[in-house]
Amino acid sequence: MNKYEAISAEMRHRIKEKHYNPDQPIPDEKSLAKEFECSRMTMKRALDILVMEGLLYRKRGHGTFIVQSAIRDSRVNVVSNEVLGLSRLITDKTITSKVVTFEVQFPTEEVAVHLAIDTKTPVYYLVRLRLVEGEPYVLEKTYMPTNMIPGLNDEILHSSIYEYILKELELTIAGSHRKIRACKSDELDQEHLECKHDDPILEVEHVGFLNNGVPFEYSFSRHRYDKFEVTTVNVRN
Amino acid sequence: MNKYEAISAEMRHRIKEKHYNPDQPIPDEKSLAKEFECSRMTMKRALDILVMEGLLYRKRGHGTFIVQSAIRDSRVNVVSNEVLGLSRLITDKTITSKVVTFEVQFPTEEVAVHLAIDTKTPVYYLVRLRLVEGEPYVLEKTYMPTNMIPGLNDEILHSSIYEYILKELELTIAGSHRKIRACKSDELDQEHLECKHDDPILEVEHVGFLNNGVPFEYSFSRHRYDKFEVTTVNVRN
DNA sequence: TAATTATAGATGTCTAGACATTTATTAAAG
DNA sequence: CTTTAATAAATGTCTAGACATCTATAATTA
Repeated sequence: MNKYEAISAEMRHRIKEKHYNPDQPIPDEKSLAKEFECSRMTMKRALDILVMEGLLYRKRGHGTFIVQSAIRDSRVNVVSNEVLGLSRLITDKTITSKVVTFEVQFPTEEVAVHLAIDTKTPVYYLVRLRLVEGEPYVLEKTYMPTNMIPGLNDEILHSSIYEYILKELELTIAGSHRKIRACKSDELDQEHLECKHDDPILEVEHVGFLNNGVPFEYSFSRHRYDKFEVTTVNVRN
Repeated sequence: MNKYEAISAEMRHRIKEKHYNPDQPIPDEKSLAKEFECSRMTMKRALDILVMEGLLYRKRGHGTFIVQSAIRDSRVNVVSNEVLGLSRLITDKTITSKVVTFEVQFPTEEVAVHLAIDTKTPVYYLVRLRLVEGEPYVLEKTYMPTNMIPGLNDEILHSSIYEYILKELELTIAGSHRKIRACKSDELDQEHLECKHDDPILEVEHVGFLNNGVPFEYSFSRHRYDKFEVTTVNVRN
């Protein structure tokens, strides 16, 4: 772990454990840099992360402060600035998967474009229903080039594909693009998500990239509207 | 404008205008730093911005590359990592506003908590319908403490509140938190957005902060599901 | 007393360079 | 010819410090 990440983690812990008085600025960058035995640049970079997370804010010429609501509010918050899969986002509840469809096919033009392949490169087409504590939660339709993710099998599909990609294939995920929209439910949604035909759906279109810039996953997650929301935190510098 | 912002803007321009061969890495950081007469750190910071925007990606030990799809796709893309109001996001179309409600009231507990005030501090309650090229687009319900945004009048409501805050009050907006969800339409939506009663709504709950960390705006934007989507770009470092 | 002006202290930007880590290529060894 | 090892080149991290900019406070002046 890098120095700035380690310092960031320690500071996050201190703030959440109310080590610092929430009404006062936290110690200035120079003092903290001295305490952590690093340069001020590195200290700033560590604090940058916490500012991004919405835990701190800065007043130029004055100091760095704790965002009160961030420590008051202890709800689980799924921040969209996350690249991980569902089973990493929710760790305190039981997540199960039901594989609805698992086949290999040639991609449509749309899918091929998003995966930066041609329509002759076969892809996995995968539909999974994810359940949290046995309750249907989200229906995921995923397209992945077969040559990039070899050895996908039934057992993996029932747990976490992301774990498999990271640990077994040792690929690193570089980032993702998401589009979030509301839409009407179709028959597949109604059947698996157990929703009524006039229930809306929160759809997240998602392209995942490896750190070589190549897209490896194109998916549509269709969420029950009463069980999911996306949070984004935006900070100007 | 800061040096890294200026360099970033120039590089963005070059990339979009295909100044660099898309199949090759762009020049290395050291060379670019020399060309722009800055340090490598500043050059890196400038490129960081473009990586965040999804325009570039990096391969450690190899180079920095252009994301092909980013220059191919010329669609207007509303990235959620934006703090600005609607009238700054869409500049090539005519945006009009219809003020549905404009009154001063005492906030509910929920509104007070989000604005970090007590329930005895009066707030503006404002409902505006925003139309793009005359078509109803989004219904915005906004709460703002009256003491923070003095002098709000009918004329401002018909144009852009953000313009007023930035230019007249000379406040700087530091950031925002958003929650995005799907929900059913209510009668107010149906009346103003001209949608059917089973049309879903994309709701964005939004808290805007000034750079002193104080929230100044708490709003709910209810979008027609067929006219709006939110994009987020996430990059691991 | 009120308004203005210095001043201290905090964050923001920028530099020049050292060293670490990763990757592709080249050279050497088998 | 294939495998392994060295090398060059690129990005990533980190430093120590200079200077810029902003804020609140204190000192000064009208």
